[in-house]
Amino acid sequence: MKNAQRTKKNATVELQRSVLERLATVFKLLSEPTRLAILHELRNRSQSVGELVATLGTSQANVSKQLRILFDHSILGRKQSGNQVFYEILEPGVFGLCAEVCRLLNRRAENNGHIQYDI
Amino acid sequence: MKNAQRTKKNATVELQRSVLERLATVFKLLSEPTRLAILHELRNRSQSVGELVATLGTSQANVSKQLRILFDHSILGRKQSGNQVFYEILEPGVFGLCAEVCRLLNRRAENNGHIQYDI
DNA sequence: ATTCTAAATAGCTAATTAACCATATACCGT
DNA sequence: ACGGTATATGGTTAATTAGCTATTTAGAAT
Repeated sequence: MKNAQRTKKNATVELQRSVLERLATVFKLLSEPTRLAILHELRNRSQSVGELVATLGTSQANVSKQLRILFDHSILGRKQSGNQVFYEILEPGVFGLCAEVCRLLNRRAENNGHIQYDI
Repeated sequence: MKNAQRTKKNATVELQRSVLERLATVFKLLSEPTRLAILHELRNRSQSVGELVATLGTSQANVSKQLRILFDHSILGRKQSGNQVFYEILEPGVFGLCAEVCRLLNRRAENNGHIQYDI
């Protein structure tokens, strides 16, 4: 309700909805294994599209497409260098989110099995 | 790589993939505004399907379906009480995730505008 | 200019899914 | 049993999208 209070009356539901949509958008960005793999690959160093294609097990076109999605949402930045394009992490916060999901899954695994997640 | 080291050789890529898929599954659960709205509603108290239908702006069938998805993934628990079914949060960790996304969006908003998110 | 390489895009298909309507199931009160 | 209410499910539609192949764009080197 804190948000709603900052807005004009009767906009409560709509505001919340738009906030929920923004949240959902971020979660959606991270809801594909290939995109998570890209982020994981770029965590320690920026890489060219070609390097990513070599590492991930999918086509150059697909890597390019997923990179674009992450770039369009400002999760990644790009730097052209001659023939190639290097992508880098612009929003390290995504790793905090991944870590938190890992913790959630691990808490759960403790109750059942024992596999530990760690991205 | 820490995971891979705990497994037998040559299972590196597959393991990582399966971990990424589990992560992605959690993110996907939270990537729909309606499901986020349900979680938000249930945060402070468990509610019946009917109550949720009255609050959220969507059909009973849809609410029921989304509840089932969250229930199947053990995010929610259900308790039958006579005619009605009450759902409750089983995995409060989701709110930590939402809060972290809010912080991420707020950090971003500081650089541009000023709207503050708070779920 | 032409060729080679890197990356992006267009067009396509198959799969997923949110939301709807209609119906079924299940519990309650009478 | 029967009607009423609460929830779940079946079936459909429309929209989204990951991944593919083929093509295009653009820079580098000869």
